Amino acid sequence: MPRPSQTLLSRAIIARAALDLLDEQGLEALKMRTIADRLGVKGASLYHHVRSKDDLLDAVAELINDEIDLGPLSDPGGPAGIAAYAHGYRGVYLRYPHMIPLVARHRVSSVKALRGYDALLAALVRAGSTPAAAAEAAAAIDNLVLGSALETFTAGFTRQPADYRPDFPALAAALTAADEAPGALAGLDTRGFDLGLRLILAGLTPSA
Amino acid sequence: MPRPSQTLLSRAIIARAALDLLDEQGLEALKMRTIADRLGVKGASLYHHVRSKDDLLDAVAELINDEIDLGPLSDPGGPAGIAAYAHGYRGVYLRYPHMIPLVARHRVSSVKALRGYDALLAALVRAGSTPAAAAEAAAAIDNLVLGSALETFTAGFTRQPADYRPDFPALAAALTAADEAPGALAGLDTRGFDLGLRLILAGLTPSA
DNA sequence: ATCCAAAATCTAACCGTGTTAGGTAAACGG
DNA sequence: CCGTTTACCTAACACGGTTAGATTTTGGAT
Repeated sequence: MPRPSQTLLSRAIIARAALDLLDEQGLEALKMRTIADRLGVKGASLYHHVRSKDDLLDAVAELINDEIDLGPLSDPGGPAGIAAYAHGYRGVYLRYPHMIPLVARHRVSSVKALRGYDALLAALVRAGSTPAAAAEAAAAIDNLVLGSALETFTAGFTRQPADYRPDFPALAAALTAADEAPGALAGLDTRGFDLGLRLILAGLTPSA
Repeated sequence: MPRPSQTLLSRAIIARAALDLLDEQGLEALKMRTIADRLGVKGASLYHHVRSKDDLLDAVAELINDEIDLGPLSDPGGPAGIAAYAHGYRGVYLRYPHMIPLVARHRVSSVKALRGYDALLAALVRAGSTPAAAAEAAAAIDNLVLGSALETFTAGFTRQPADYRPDFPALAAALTAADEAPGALAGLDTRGFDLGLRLILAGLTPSA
């Protein structure tokens, strides 16, 4: 079956299929032949549209980054808008936990990313920062968001809070106090993120 | 050359060699056979001391995490101690840029990590937080540190600041204002991290 | 002392997965 | 209508993680 009457593949189609597979089965399942299978095609054919697997992974990462909503930075704007943007940013990564190793591979310098930084910096300046201060604040916010997306503080705590008591008393006390719904550790990650974000934003405009 | 008179390998020895290689040549160069070469041994022999390459990478990650100095959390203690700890933590990862994809693979729940969290939480409580507030603050600090270590905000900005002007004016202004040494973007990452850290720590104890 | 099981290394090879080479037929521009 | 390009295929390579099985030394038990 050479050159089909109607073209079956494209970079975008392949990237989408890869993202679906990644989402369903994780990074280990993401093999070129498997992606091809899903598209009713043989593995080697993908290379007419994608330079390498690495290149494909870049396309997938871009697909995800495109889901980040820059709207809140300009729409309502202000500190509340910045906070909304940051939460949305984080939320996108939380929806694609399998992406984490991908994102960490190398920094993306796509146009989308630049537009995001530009919007964030503009929002910070509009909120009262000098450009120099805004640069530092943007770096801090970016760090916080990415760290929060990549690591989920509580993931390392698999035992019941009380079980940490003998060896790690402060940890046991903090975890016990933190999760009102016992055994859930529910919103600690989110609350921690939100705390950090609010403190940074509040610290920018030294009160009113 | 079967079973040498004096044993050549051990998990620790292999992990150290792997870390050295990683440090010098990066993650792509980290092949089992290459590590073995360095130790004067054949690749297959490593599997008597290490379950898999993944297992070996865990050992390497642990080696690096062991370099994090928990001292400042108890020694001087207080907010200054916490800040010193956070800077040291970040510094370790900055020293091993090749480790980033490794760390992002999966959360470590080693004893060392637990001790770190315990010490951090204890320091926060000693600095005046309630246990519940300390839990959230620790999450925020952890996010900030990891994010800062993994991403280097400025890495995506490869052009000269002024070159961003037409399309990304706020970005151009911020970068221009931020780097006093033109073209260096020198300490922006560090200053942003430090800003975030200071704001979080200052916000914990609502002034005096 | 002697012997036997276990341990540490080797050689050889397997296997999966990314990738390339080269074929074939449909599409498209002239 | 013809030639070139395109988009797929089949076949196969290459490389890297991993396993099997042989070999020899160690070390403990008899």
